[in-house]
Amino acid sequence: MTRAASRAKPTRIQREKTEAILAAALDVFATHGYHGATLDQLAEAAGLSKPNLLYYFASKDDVHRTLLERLLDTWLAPLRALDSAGDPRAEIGAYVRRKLEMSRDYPRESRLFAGEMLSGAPRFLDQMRGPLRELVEEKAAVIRDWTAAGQIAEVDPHHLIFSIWAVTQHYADFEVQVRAVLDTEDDAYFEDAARHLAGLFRRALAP
Amino acid sequence: MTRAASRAKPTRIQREKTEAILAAALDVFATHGYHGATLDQLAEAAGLSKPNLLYYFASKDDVHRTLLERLLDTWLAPLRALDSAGDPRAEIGAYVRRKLEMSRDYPRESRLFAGEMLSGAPRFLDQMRGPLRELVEEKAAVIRDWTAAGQIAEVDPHHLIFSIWAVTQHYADFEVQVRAVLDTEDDAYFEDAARHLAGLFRRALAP
DNA sequence: GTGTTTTATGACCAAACGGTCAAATTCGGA
DNA sequence: TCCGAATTTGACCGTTTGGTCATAAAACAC
Repeated sequence: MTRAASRAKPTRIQREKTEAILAAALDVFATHGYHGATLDQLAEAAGLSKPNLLYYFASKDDVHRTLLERLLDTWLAPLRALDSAGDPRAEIGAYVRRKLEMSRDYPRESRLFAGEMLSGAPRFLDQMRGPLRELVEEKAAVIRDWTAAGQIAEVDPHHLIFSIWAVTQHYADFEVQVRAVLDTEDDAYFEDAARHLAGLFRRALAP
Repeated sequence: MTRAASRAKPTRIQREKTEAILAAALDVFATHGYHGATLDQLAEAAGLSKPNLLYYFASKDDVHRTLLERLLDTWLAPLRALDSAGDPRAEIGAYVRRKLEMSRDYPRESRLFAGEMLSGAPRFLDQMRGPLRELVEEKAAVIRDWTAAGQIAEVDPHHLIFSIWAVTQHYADFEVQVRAVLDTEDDAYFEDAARHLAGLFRRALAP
């Protein structure tokens, strides 16, 4: 196998082109979905010919899988940063804010994940039952301790996390709906959303 | 054109087969998305041959479009039922409950819409800028009156509606993630979710 | 500069896809 | 029971798609 991906030491060109392909693929997959995206689209968006793209990745699926793997860490970073030593309501407020900022700054990543979830996450289930589940368990325990100590209202930790995910990701995944309803084209509504969500969770979590 | 869809009075067979096709299409489109679904899949799921399916619908797109049109009313019914004459917190609580029940009972419909949103809702934008937007404006005004009267906490009406949509639809659209994190296979978590969301919005909306 | 490895491409292929069509079958009313 | 309309189907078609391959061009090490 002379495939680039299998080399021990990637060359400069390999690194550059691989990145270009993944960057383009994020765009294409996020807007058209896995099946809606074609190799020709991916190649053109990356500025390569189709066979050239397939020189760097074994298949369309390979590009998609690589993209998802790289994204998981970034995507979970905000939750990872939830600090058990900090002030509970401030920590949760900060988490909501960070997560909302990700929806604003990385909507394509959000949509890529959402698309995966919608289709049952066939090429992604392992990661979810493994690392994701462990991280959630860890942070759910932190939240449970906070409620037990009476520092925040009594909430189901798992479902609180789901609620935070849902309300923040909504602004990326359902962007067209938000824009249609608010009848806007700029990003100003993110500030309103931030204020709304801050107030919502602050009141809901008051002990 | 001898196409069935153009007849003035549909026969019994036309009604039955059309329904069977749409029922099957809901299943297939919801799990595979528009591009991921094939005519052969649709036909087999409906128990028909491919040409036979195309006798009832002009194209794959025609099936998809019809499905979406039929769904919109059902989907907005819970919000429509929000009664300006009722008790504010009870009304909103009931709305959250109804919406969550829809996620439990009609997850495929939810995913179908979500898929449409993710891809930018190309074949759906008009409906969103029209009827949907009007309905939201109407109900947002109701919520605004409630806050003005001091009956609920001060909230941005639009973003409150977004939050309710987000947290309830999450349980349908991201079902695999919820199941993976909770490590469950039955639907029992819907009751926990209902309790959690009831408490969350009750506390958040307390005047 | 030369030789070797890496990178790029045009031509091509088999399979899958959306859709058509003529002919066969079934249905329903008189 | 008969007849015309409605329904169903197998065979077929052009296009698109994911992917291959031999060959050419560029990069690189010496």
